[in-house]
Amino acid sequence: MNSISRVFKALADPTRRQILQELKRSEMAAGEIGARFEISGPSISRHLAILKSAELVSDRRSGNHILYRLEPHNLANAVGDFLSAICSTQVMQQRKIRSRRRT
Amino acid sequence: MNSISRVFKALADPTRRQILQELKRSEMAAGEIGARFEISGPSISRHLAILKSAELVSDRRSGNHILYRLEPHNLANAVGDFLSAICSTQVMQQRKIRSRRRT
DNA sequence: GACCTATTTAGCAAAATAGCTAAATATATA
DNA sequence: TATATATTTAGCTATTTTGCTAAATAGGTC
Repeated sequence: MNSISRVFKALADPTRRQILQELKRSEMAAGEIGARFEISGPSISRHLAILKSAELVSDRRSGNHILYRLEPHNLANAVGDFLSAICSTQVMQQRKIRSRRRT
Repeated sequence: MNSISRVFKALADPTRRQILQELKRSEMAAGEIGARFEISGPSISRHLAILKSAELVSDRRSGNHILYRLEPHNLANAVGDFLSAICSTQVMQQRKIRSRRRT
């Protein structure tokens, strides 16, 4: 499976999208992430593995824990590239303008 | 299923992402789209229905044909909103700058 | 080394997805 | 109205995905 497919497959699951949200603020241990969801530890572990294989998160061991960190550039690049490949520059410009107005 | 879930589920399939690519240039009849893929007409029809329910395409009848059209604003808004919700403004800005340089 | 905690891997069941063919529907035309 | 074309719907099968529990692995501590 190629890179873009891995990214969009990873983003297709709502639990995984929410994991990315949780990681937005700071890196977190697998168990800490799991504690925020109803589903079992092993299930969270597999979601994390899928996000990692899509390179949307990275991990590092810290003592007894494994810390997961969001990789926002990879997310922004993969999704952003797809978006600009399909939506015309015009549409992308309009979006930027609208979101500036919103702010 | 909510709107954002429908969008990301729709984008998870490579055939559907390619259909969006094909529709980038102009609207096309279902059969014309199907002709560009190896898979059967009914399968293409279901992919189109999924894209439509995610509001990434719209359709209209024209005589004997049903023409499908890309809805780039909906795509850009759904995916763009998600991206800005997760990636910091910094990252988004860097992306814009990089893609300007590339151009 | 023995034990405790954190996490992943293995193996299984249920649900969702994507493909197919055949049949149904809708429009156009003779 | 009968027929032809375009597309969708129905019904089926194979594969993938997601969840679970139990077992394995890795590191920290007594």
